[in-house]
Amino acid sequence: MNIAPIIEHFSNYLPLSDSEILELKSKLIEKKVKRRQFILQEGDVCKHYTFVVNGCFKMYKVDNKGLEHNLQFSIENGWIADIGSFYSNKPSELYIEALEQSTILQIAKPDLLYLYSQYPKFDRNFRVLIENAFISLQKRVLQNISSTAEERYLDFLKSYPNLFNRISNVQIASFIGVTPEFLSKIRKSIATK
Amino acid sequence: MNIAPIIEHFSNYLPLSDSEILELKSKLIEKKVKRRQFILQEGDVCKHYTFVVNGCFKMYKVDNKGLEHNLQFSIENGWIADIGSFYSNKPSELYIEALEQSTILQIAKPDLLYLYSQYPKFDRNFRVLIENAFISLQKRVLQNISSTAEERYLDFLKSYPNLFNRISNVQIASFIGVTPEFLSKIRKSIATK
DNA sequence: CGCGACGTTGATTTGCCTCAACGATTGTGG
DNA sequence: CCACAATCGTTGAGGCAAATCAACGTCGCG
Repeated sequence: MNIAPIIEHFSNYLPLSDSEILELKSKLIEKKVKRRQFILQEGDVCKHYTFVVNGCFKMYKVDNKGLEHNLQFSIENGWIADIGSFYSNKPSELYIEALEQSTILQIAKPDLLYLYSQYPKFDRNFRVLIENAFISLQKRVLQNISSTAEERYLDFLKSYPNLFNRISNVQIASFIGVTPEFLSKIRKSIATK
Repeated sequence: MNIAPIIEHFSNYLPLSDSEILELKSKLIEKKVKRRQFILQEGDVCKHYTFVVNGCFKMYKVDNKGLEHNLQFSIENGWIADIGSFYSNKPSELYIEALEQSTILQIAKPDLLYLYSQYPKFDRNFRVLIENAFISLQKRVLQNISSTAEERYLDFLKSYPNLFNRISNVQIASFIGVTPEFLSKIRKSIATK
């Protein structure tokens, strides 16, 4: 099991000591996931925090018309989980699906709670992680209520330079909240400028 | 200075010990704020985490047309800050303004960092606080990209039962991302059902 | 090879905005 | 305490952004 990426990841925050690394390693579960495979489905309780070693995931909701709405993407060195379901133990309304062949490292809830209780550094690091995610999400909310679809698309390209050329425009449309047809028209309009 | 509300607030998470309460108390700044007064303005760095003892605040962005877009409300026992600006020390793009005569307790950034470093419980409690805020924000993003304005309005009434009758419909419209005129038409349409 | 996902285009419809106007309410200064 | 201004909530006419529906060629993959 290659845990170097996650150790490297934490070194961007408060780096882990040798004993913390050992404890963390003993809690990690490595998995290989194929394209289109789910690591969370609607109705299931989200039981793991997932770190993406390589590959790409989307987390989305299916509305009552059967349409998908992408809430989040995660690629290398990113995290993904329905933390509402994770902490409440309630069934999730979300799906997490691999967009590419991927390798992940998962921590089960009891193990994460154990790490929190024994090593305050994990409280700290996960606080900072989620603060950063929160800040990004606030920007997205502001954009949704104040920008046009074209502005949101251009901002997506700027915000996810390593992602936009790896996923289909259908996925991008679902993330920024427009139909694929309309995104195609936006792209045409931008190209002819 | 009445710090009972904030102590009571933390008791919903990991309750503070006597020494933690004393330390926290020594860091808190109490302020009275009048209606329409700002505790953060665009261009300023957000230097405090603010706990609302009583009253009501809105945090919003002003776009390039001069229109306000409400990102967040906070009332009694809630927190409010531009945490992006707070941690990065960069000028904020947001305003935080009192909608009512209010009383607040503020913690300056160096003092919060000190509490984090000395008492892991604050790392823990603020992690849980922001996790909850993050979960709410995720729901809002999903709604913005998948629901009609009427659905967002009805959900706002359900999600903020103690708030909607305290603020004007202009403020609600700005929060859910529609014009006040259109919200008025939504309300009429709901009433005639 | 054949099927399904993708990207695109066009015609039509609709949700929401813009602008303008109005009375009712609230707030404020003299 | 009154007069006036400002904000609010509402209504209507018209316009635009984006959705819907349908169709078609392309491509990758099983």
